[in-house]
Amino acid sequence: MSGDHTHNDSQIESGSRVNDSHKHKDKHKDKEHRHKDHKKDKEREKSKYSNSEHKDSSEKKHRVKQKDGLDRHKDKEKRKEEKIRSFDGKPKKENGFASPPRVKSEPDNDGFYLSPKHEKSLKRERDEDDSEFKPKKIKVENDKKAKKRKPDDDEDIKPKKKTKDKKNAAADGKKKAKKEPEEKWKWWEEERYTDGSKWRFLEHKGPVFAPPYDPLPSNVKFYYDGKSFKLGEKAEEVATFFAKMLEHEYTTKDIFRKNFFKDWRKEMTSEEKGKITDLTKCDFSEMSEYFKAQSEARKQMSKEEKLKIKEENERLLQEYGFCVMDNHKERIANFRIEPPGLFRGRGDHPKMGMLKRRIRPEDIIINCSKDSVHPKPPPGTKWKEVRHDNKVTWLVSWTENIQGSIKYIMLNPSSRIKGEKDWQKYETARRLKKCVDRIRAQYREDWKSKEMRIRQRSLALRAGNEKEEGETADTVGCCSLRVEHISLYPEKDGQEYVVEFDFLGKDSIRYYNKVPVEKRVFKNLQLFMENKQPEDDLFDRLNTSILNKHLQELMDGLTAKVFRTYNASITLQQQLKELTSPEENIPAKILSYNRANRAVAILCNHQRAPPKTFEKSMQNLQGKIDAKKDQLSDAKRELKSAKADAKVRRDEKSKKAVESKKKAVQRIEEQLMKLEVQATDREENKQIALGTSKLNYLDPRISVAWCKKWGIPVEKIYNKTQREKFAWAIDMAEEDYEF
DNA sequence: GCAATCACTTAGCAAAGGGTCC
DNA sequence: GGACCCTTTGCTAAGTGATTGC
Repeated sequence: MSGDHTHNDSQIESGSRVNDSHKHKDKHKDKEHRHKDHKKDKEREKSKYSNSEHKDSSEKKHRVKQKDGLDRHKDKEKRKEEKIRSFDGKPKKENGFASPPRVKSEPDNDGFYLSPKHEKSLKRERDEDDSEFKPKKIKVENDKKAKKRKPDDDEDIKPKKKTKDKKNAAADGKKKAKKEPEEKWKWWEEERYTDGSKWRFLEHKGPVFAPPYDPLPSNVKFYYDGKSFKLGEKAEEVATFFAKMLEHEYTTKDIFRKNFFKDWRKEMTSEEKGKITDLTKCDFSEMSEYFKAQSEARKQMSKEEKLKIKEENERLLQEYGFCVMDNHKERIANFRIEPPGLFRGRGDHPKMGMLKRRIRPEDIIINCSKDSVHPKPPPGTKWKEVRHDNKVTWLVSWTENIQGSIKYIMLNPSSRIKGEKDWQKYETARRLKKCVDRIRAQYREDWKSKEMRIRQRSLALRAGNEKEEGETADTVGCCSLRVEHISLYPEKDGQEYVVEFDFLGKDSIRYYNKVPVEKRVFKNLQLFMENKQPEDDLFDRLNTSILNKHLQELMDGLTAKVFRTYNASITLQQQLKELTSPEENIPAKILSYNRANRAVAILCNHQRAPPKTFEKSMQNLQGKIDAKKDQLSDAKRELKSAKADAKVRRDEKSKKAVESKKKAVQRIEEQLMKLEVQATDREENKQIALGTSKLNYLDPRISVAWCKKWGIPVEKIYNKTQREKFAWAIDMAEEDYEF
């Protein structure tokens, strides 16, 4: 959790107080009532999606508008104007999507930024051919207009194989060129849609369904009360789900077992139901052994068999893993439908163990262009619906039976549609950077407000939506924080006004922290806790909707989430500046990078369970370090004797020997240093997950700029997938990029 | 005005992949 | 070439926030 309590200035007496404890009681009653109603609603089957006709006609209108060049022209003019305004002397580097133009930089005007809509219009026009809806053919990626990169950008950077210019291609030889004939499409150099539509043309093959149930061989038996019992196919399938999880802690939990048993019985025939009445009498061990043996056999497969499977997967990927969106072939993130199984909620989830049912074509809604070749349902089946909604990005959706929520098939993070959104997210966070001081000053003022509502929102800058009791695990965010989650200490560990937080956040990850705050914040919290029970909401006058509405007023596009992105990115940038020493070698610099990344992960509370093999792997590494140390002392000894030898002999040969021994020592020292750095890094990373912040919160341009500045190959920071996701940043960020 | 719904992002875990070492 | 171990990828749950509709 990244709150926004980074100040420590003067303490001001808290103002008058409004007693409104009765009101929050009302709120609670209300909650209960809502909860019941909602449950009923959920049980009703919804048939909302059938009015596609209406959508079609509105789409037609929309298209007509699109084809009209007028609007586009107006946009272009506006953009030109804005571009000129934004060039207040400083050239903007981020390909025209630089810091949104400010009216003026005085603090007073800080909130005065252009809306996201305006932001979009800052971009250049899309290619003419993009305004056509039919894909004439899949574009052979060959971006002639793409600006030429500086040669030094390209060195050492593998993904550039895809984007490399002809000169490089020639130098690299023809083999590779043959392998990767396509150039990567630089969508970030093209115009974005400004009308809220996400695409003009979308064609795909639909989802891949889970394979049908393959019954157990007759020798693998299920036992009830010590006797073998032949289950029917339906009950057997569900039993195998449990058997596969037998090793897992889940199956020992009461709720899990209870939920599983209840749902399992629903799948039984009346005979089975009559017989199987007690889960403790069920013996799944033979099934479990069978699956273990199967997975072992899979590992032992011959190369050829493995290759065959790999090829089959590749074929599926090629057929179903891509779609055509607006003339471009784009990778789909999850083209497989989630297979049936037992629901594994996180934390103390009340629904864990419930049966996640098999999804059939009749459950599937397809979204694609009207004029595309529609995906075909498996023979003898029908889709639930085929719609043509270009205001959304998903290709396939279905409703899941555990929570009744909708699941989607969407595009890969490397796609244009995801990349644009990601880029925009960081631009919003950068806008916040420019007015964060003003916003902070304002909410500090709000702490004095007479209105409880205003005081509360001023304290809470992180979201935390309401959740339904009994539907999910009990986790909270800022707005849903309860009295029991904080403790106030006028003095603790030598510090004044300490707030101790202890609660379960997203994914039931514990957040525990002691934060010294200003007196006024402290007093306010005391006030909010007055006359409340531990289970009452701390911020009873606040919810995410009120909070975000308020934030919107402070800055266009500002939501609680933006603070998280901003805090994370700004921290990375600061930490990198602080931690990177110019004289360090590359491994040491990378350690500094990881430490900066780690600071962010800690800030965002991105924890992980220490890997099971952690201790062992540390031991191994230590062993390597010890061996390297021995090797080093040997090498040093050898060098010493070589030097002595050279002193006596004074010939070329022995001089050379000294040189080569020197080099050996150097090499070993470097290797040792690398290992030691690795050990430090690993140790420090034991319980911290870097990936989440790297992937979701850190403006990649900061990292790319840092790499360029210090001559670090970008592959040392981002792996292949990450480079694909951040291709836009890798292409556009220069070494002097400032978040 | 507000709950419900929908769309989309963020999250950690576990299996798979693949490099290294013997 | 097989075991081992780290990294990557896939999976899907769990959030946020905007929109819808009563």
